[in-house]
Amino acid sequence: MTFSAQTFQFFLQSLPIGAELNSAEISSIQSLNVTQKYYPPHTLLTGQGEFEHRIFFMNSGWGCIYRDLANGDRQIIDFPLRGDIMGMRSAEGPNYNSFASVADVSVFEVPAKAFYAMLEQSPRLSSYFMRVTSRQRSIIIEHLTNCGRRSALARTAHLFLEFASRLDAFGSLSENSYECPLTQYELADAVGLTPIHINRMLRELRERKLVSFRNGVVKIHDWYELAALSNFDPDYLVLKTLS
Amino acid sequence: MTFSAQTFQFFLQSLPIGAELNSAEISSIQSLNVTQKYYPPHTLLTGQGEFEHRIFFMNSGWGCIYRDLANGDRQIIDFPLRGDIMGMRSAEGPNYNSFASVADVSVFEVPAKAFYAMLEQSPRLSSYFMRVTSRQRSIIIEHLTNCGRRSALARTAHLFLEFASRLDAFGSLSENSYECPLTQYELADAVGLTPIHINRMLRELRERKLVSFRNGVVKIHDWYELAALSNFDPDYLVLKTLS
DNA sequence: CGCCCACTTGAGTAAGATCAACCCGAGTGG
DNA sequence: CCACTCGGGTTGATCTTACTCAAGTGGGCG
Repeated sequence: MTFSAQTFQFFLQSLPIGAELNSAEISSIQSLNVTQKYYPPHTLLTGQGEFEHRIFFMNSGWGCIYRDLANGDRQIIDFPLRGDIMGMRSAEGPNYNSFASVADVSVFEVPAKAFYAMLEQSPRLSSYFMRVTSRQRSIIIEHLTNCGRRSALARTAHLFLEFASRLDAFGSLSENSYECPLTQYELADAVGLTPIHINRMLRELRERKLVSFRNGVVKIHDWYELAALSNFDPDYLVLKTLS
Repeated sequence: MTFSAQTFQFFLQSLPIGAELNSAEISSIQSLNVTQKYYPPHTLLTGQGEFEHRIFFMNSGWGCIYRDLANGDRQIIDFPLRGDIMGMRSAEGPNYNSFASVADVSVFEVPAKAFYAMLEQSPRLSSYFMRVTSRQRSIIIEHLTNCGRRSALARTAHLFLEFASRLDAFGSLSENSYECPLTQYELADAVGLTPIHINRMLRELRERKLVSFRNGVVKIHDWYELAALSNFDPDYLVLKTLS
């Protein structure tokens, strides 16, 4: 049993995953070849087109999955947070999008093959990871809806509410406030706007006393109004603990 | 062995899935509780919030997965075509989006539980279905990039090229032309524009001799120019046959 | 000190939405 | 058989949202 495997098991048992593991599951997790890694801000963990296949478990920090376009633009697909599982793509084939750190990131890395082998052993783990995959799909769908059918102001508000809900699932929201290391450029690439316009939307949200985002901290002043403005319904984010 | 199971097996063996099945796989497919169903245009197969859980295999026709918004707008997530597998969501929990037919649709339906049980039996089937899921993720991501970071003209062009590539995988593209039963309203809801603007983009694409879309048939006149204009790279659509 | 990066603000512009007609072909009911 | 409707498509005029360009600010850091 390695130290990494031990902290990995503890990670699985804590929020937001909250796994209640039986002894068979514990032993198969303990025998997994896990390594805990730390990445500084703005480091590429896997790039578009790469073949090497690891599974990442976000332990802490903010990640960023995105797609680079030929003209230099990019589209951010999602910002993985604690508990999110990255890299569950098809067994073969190159990676379709890039995964980087935004702020300091701590992850657990597992070779894909070993991970899939473990899933085959435990139907409970396997069904949990299917739920995770399905939730990630819902998140991407919500981002698509955001870009396609909501105004700039609503999009921005929606994103801040999504972060709040997700962070709340593991206790990183306190008094409707949370730390957010994103720049306005990153927000812009996530919701399909220019950074300049994001800036104006932030100002409006601040002046209307709905949310403020300054010095890396977001404070939600009026959750109800924000949810109404942005059509936010947190249903797509629910993910029951592994129990 | 039911008649439906027989035609279902034949469906799996034909393009685009092209499965080469061994006898164990054939017998587990044959014992599956499959029903073949036909739906007229604009019929809801499963709605947002429903709990009943079936897996759908698109046999022919055009489907439509979408999300309804409170204000009456909607965002179309994808148009499933032959070979696409729908409903692979988390084992529990309500359906997060709606699935309807656009034109006449023929599908195979399997109860989710039985289907997952079958996957546990065959690692080859299971890895194939993971690839399918992963490709669907890529498609949604591409739609998100489309909405977030491409112009109206590029979005429209991109969608037509995507259809062409997908249809080509099972021989429904001939001489760069294919049948497309979508209305301009549906195109608009897919790419996040108004139907009026879609109409103008269609006119421009037609006048520039790039694509035409009239009377339910799309004809691609200049694939190369279109791909350049819309930044289209078909990599995200590749899905190896099950062999 | 000076540079760089993120953020901020203003002015002008362009892309796409909105509003309002109108056409046309397929039903449909008198 | 004709009038009517209805759904899809087409076009023009106008308006709004968000982009572009440009010029700041201010903090952090070598």
